[in-house]
Amino acid sequence: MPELPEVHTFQQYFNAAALQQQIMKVVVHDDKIIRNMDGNSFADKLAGRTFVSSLRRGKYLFADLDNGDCVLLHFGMTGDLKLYQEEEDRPRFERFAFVFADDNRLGFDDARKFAHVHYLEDRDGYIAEKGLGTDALVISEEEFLAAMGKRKTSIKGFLLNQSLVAGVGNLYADEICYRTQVHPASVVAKTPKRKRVEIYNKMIEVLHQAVEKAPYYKEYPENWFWEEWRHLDHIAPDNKSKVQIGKVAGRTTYWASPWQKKY
DNA sequence: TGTGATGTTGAATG
DNA sequence: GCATTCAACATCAC
Repeated sequence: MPELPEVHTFQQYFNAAALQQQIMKVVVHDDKIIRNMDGNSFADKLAGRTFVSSLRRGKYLFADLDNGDCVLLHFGMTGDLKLYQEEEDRPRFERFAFVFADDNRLGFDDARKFAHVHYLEDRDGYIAEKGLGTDALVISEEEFLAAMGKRKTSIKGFLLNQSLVAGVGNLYADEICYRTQVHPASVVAKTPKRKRVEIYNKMIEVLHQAVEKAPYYKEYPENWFWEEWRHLDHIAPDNKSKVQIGKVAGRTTYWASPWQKKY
């Protein structure tokens, strides 16, 4: 679900909905996704606080509080935010909601409960401990290539590894491989440097283009990136390579070979 | 109605 | 100890 561009959208939504709003209370229906304390403790910690800023790193969104602590929001596969007032507008799978002083509520909706929410006193410590990599929109070419190193994993496995580069998920990874004509199962160490640089450049390009359009993943715009080609009946630009489906790095993957060359 | 899902993680293996 | 793979997680939507 939400990959870097989609989390960017959530960040914008969060900023507009929650910054400078005092939290009167937090309503918790199901604290399964609150990973480092129970729902009551979470609610107690937040009552009276105000969100003052936010920081996104990869797919992780850190919401900073006026006391220096922060709330980490990770949307898992089905996470979503919704601002509302009337009970009838409450999202169906809301797990908890921040209730603000102006009576607005920001609900965290998550059907599959794969989301992760933490109350953190030390954001940088958390990032370091978890080993979260540099954000994919911030990482330099030099660092990107160094992270690739002599790895024996696949290109796709590399792109999906959040401790190496943070932010690329299953769909954008396929898009990057398609655009660079690199088979997603190519071994990193066997992929020529020229191609690695291209992968870096296309990653930045794809993510930038996506972020600009602020995608909402439950309602993508028409012709959104992969929608044009990520179908089994599509033929690649070489007029002969059919798009096929399989598993790469444990994830459902689409590619067209030999249009996308395997190294 | 059985299957698959845009993510992370911890265990197992090399 | 590190790199890598893969099942498990929980539940919905098609």
